[in-house]
Amino acid sequence: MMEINAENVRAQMRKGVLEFCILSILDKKEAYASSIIDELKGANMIVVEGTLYPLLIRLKNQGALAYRWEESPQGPPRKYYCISEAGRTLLQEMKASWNDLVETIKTLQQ
Amino acid sequence: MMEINAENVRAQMRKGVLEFCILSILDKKEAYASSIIDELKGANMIVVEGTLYPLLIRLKNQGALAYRWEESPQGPPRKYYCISEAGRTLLQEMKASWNDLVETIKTLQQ
DNA sequence: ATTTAGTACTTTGTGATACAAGGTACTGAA
DNA sequence: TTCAGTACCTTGTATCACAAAGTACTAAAT
Repeated sequence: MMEINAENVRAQMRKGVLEFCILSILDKKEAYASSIIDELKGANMIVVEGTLYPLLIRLKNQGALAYRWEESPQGPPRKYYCISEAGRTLLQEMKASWNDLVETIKTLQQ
Repeated sequence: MMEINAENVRAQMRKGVLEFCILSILDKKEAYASSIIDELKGANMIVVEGTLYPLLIRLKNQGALAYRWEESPQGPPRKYYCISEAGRTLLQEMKASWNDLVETIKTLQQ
């Protein structure tokens, strides 16, 4: 069984909000996987490649994202993802759900 | 593959914060499973028995909770859980993690 | 006395998520 | 031509929450 400690607590809480974070990032500007990882890392939210790639593919397959290839100034081409209209709708739902959850937890603390 | 919709969005976000919610509830006063479910339901956070019971047992096995049996005025005896010192420590960690996550997501929105 | 309804606790099987680890492939410099 | 750096992708595993079904106790109705 999994031991409960501070690291795992953080890890568990991250689950389920990752898609929300990705869509939030792509709502501001298009980006490719490595740059998304960097932005998340900068926001103190570690995510690894093996998590992000399948997630991006999932969101793309469901129509929330689109992508285009672009040559890199150095190295292999990059797959730039951008949010779609469906993605923006989904993001709004996620924001509402997130705000609800934050309120719910605030309530439970009292 | 899982379809993404408002219901699933909420369901996914709930994952990983359930333990936090349970400990928060038990930090206020001891309670038995059905009463915890009712309190969560009242806070707009639906949880079913098959989720809660294993979770309580998990927290108990790791020393975060203790329990005692108590006769019910009607029906079978109830298993009242209460939080332990280790549980309170864990809860403080969870609160910190939660607040971090809320801040992180706030940052990503900007 | 027996059945039934209500309450409460428990277990098993399944699907989804994130991660660890390893793999493929393109580019440019040594 | 080999190597380092960058970037994308896949496979296997552990965990979590849920659905569904099961066990057991109590009290009221038959």
